[in-house]
Amino acid sequence: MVGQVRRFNRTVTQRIGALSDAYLSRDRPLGQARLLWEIGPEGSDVRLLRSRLDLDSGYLSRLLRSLENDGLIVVEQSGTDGRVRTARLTARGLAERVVLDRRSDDLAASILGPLSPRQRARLVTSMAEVERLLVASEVQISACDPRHPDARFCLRAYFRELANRFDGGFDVTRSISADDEELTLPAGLVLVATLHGEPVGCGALKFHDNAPTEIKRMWVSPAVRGLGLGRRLLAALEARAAARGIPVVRLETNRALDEAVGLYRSAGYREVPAFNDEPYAHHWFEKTLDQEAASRAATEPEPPASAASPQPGPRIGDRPGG
Amino acid sequence: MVGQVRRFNRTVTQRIGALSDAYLSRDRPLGQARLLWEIGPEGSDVRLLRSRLDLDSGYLSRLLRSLENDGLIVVEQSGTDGRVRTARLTARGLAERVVLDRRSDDLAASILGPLSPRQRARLVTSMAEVERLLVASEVQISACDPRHPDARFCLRAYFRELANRFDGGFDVTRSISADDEELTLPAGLVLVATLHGEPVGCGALKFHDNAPTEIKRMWVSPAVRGLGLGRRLLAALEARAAARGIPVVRLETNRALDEAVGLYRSAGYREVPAFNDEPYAHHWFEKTLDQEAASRAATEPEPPASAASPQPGPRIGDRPGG
DNA sequence: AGATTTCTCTGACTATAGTCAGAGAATGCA
DNA sequence: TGCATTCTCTGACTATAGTCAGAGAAATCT
Repeated sequence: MVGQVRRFNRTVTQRIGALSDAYLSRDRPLGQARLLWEIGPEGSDVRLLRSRLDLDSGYLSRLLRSLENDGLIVVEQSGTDGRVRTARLTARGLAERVVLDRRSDDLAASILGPLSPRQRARLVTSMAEVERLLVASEVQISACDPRHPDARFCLRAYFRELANRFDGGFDVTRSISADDEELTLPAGLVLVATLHGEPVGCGALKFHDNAPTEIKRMWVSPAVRGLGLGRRLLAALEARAAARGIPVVRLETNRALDEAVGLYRSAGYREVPAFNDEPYAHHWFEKTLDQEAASRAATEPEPPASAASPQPGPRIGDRPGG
Repeated sequence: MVGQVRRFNRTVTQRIGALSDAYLSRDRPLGQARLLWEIGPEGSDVRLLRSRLDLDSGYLSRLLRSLENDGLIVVEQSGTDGRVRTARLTARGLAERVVLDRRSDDLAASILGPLSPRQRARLVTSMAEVERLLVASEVQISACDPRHPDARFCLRAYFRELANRFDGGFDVTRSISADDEELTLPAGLVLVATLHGEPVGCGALKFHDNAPTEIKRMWVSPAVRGLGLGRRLLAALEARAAARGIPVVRLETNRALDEAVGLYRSAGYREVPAFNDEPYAHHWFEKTLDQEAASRAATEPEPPASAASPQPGPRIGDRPGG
């Protein structure tokens, strides 16, 4: 299996990697071309560019200067915050970007060109599958304080979605509580899934002294559904619970969340009578954790207490400077 | 379709390209790491390295020097040709290469790691498919003099295979002739398929003044079978014939070559009574060329007489020097 | 209000990749 | 035998990518 992945890496970096660099950097250095592309037709804050391309601030500044000198972009003050600057394409910059666009198309066409129609269809299908799964493998799950912006983002999106999908909407205050305190160790915890630093999903545990641990706040961003992330989050939560020696977890959910209900069933949860009076719930589930299996299956193992697990970091920001 | 290929390019070059560079160039520059890898445990002639990695001779020389100074390789005279030098890994070089190997494995594992077993299986399957088709799309077909080393290589391999597969072997001199003269314009032509500069298949046309054109010497290297190359070669030959206004092509083949027989049938050839006395043939096929369809389907269009088609080049060689 | 942080920029570097011209030895060809 | 070619190497370059330290202005925190 590893062998096939390695062969793939080799073939693809040679064929795609080298070629796409060559295509893009025809009349300007690759770094500039990438930057020009990333700025996009709408323009982009410099700080965003720095984080998205992961560039040194000095280096980026110089790149911007050279594009500016070539008359491809203008860099100007951004709206409210006087420190932030925005890069925007000029007409010439837009034209250059169109050229890059054409080249990307050409590169793609040069790959499809020699193939028969049937081969093309198969290639495109397989590419979509590989891409999907590569993206899935890039999602990272880590523990996160519920007050962290990433967690906040997910929870807000979660409540918004419940409000949209439940008959008669959703009001957090009427639901059984799971506030920041209750989702912070030692009372509980939140896991956040991030993709390229952006939060794309969450799940939480709420521990009880004399009752099974509750699973709360399971949410996956619509942008990444179908990647198996829900299952992964659930497994990660179970692993965290199992690592604490917790034998049983349970949860309740609403019938409107049919994909969640399906997930719980297929993940080995069995429906049980209502164990609480959550007004928004129609189904109550429970699962007995197999300590061994949970830790084996965990792709995000419980870190040892000493080693801090990687926290979702700030998505933008230069290094601290004088 | 182009859009999916582009998305794939983007995802994959980011995930694989950047990562594999980062993994490989941990304690030494990427160029050196690539070279160290390419030299391989058996050692390798410098000229081969130059052609395989497509490096400037001066640059390569310097890279070799730095690896040599680090005690990772020795560069010594190669066997017979006093000009050629061979690079060979030392014990330390081999150890370094093992480290690179481990890193490649780690990279692959880091991709598979976060996925569920089912996802892994699907990813690997799709990767194999993408890789296969990318390789297929890298094969180039071009006209080639039958005396060119590439053509010679293919024809020799072709005869050797016939000798192995035919009941009672194969002797060219007993077979109907298709010698160099007869496969050189205007009497005929040879197409050679190359992959990364290496010949991997061939096919030929033998024109007749008052009879249908014959297709001869169809061969695909075992290393690239299953990539649809036979079909592509056949289509390219038909396109060349059609471009000359030839209405009908025909060919004969041996029953031992079952995949070829299948190809001809599925490519629209119909079996006809023996039109010659080829002693090694069991099947005779004929196809009426649809001028329009042939030129539409041709992925290797007949070049205009003025523009030279790309010829298979010498696989090794520095630029001409003083 | 004062201290701290954030954001961008400049100056001064280094490393890596790559190019070009030509020299010298070995080989192949007429 | 002589001439062209092949192969490798050195010297002298250039370009690109990237790092590091610090400065100045704006925003934020206390």
